Amino acid sequence: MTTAAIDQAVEARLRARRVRYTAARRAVVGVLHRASGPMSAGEIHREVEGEVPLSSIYRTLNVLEDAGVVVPHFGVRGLTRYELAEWISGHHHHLVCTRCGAVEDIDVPAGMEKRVEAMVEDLAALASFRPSDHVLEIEGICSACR
Amino acid sequence: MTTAAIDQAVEARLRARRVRYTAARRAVVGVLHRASGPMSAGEIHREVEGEVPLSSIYRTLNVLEDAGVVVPHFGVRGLTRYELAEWISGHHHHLVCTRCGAVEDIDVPAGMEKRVEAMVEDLAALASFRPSDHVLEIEGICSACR
DNA sequence: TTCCTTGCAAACGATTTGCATTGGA
DNA sequence: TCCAATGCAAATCGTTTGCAAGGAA
Repeated sequence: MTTAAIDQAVEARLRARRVRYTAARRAVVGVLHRASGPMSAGEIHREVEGEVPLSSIYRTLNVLEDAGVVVPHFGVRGLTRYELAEWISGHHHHLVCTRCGAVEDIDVPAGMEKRVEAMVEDLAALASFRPSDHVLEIEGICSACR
Repeated sequence: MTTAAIDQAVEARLRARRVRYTAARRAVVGVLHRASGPMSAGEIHREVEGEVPLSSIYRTLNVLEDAGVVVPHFGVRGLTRYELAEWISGHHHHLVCTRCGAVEDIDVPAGMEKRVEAMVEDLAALASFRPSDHVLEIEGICSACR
């Protein structure tokens, strides 16, 4: 999805909820779109360099989450990071550095994703659990830490 | 692993680090051993019913984590939950209720685990990442919430 | 005018830490 | 005796919220 297309889609989505797509909100979506993995409120705040106060970043993230534009990711002690929802960014998994906590997106070829889904179905069946989604994170040491 | 065997193994592990295996620490290990999924400091605190102050639970969890006896699990907003390390409890994955946040362990038959590992290797190879471990969480609505 | 949005400061909840005390080896 | 472990209260950190002011429809 191009930046313009995302902007248009997000705007429509927010309008449907009677919520404005303000400059601060555009800035947050822009930062997340440029990011290579999920980001915390603090990280986004640093990125927009004082343009938007931290509390507004938090409010923005909550608005965007309610609207289904971003989704939270948990993986580092006491930190919630956000990324664009998969209908925007596409389905993907994460590479997680166990040393520094960095999280990087990894896109999965359709064929492999089929294998993952089949796995998940089979596993959930063992516990009579009806899966709605799955999270697969691959842990290791990232290149910056090695 | 039986409770006695765990106790003995944990004691040895702590002794090697010149750390005592005290009553409070035994209590925490015991609670986690009886649990069916990861627990937060607060949840453990409730379980031991005032025996151990909350700050000691936190300190205990940190000591046990440093010693490799427990590992943290992140999956619910702002909450770190702990479970016994896999060398004690065995490798497993999680079922996560997206409504109430409950996390349940799910053991994986060896054959299936082989498929998961093969997947992870293939995926990591795409990103030239050397995987040391993986996390597979299956999301859905748990029976209590349905 | 009517709401939504923002900025700031105060409030909150989870977790950590300083310090004086207790307890094991 | 010596150092680890504990209890308590205060501090910290990420995050949320109340409230008054600003801005778009």
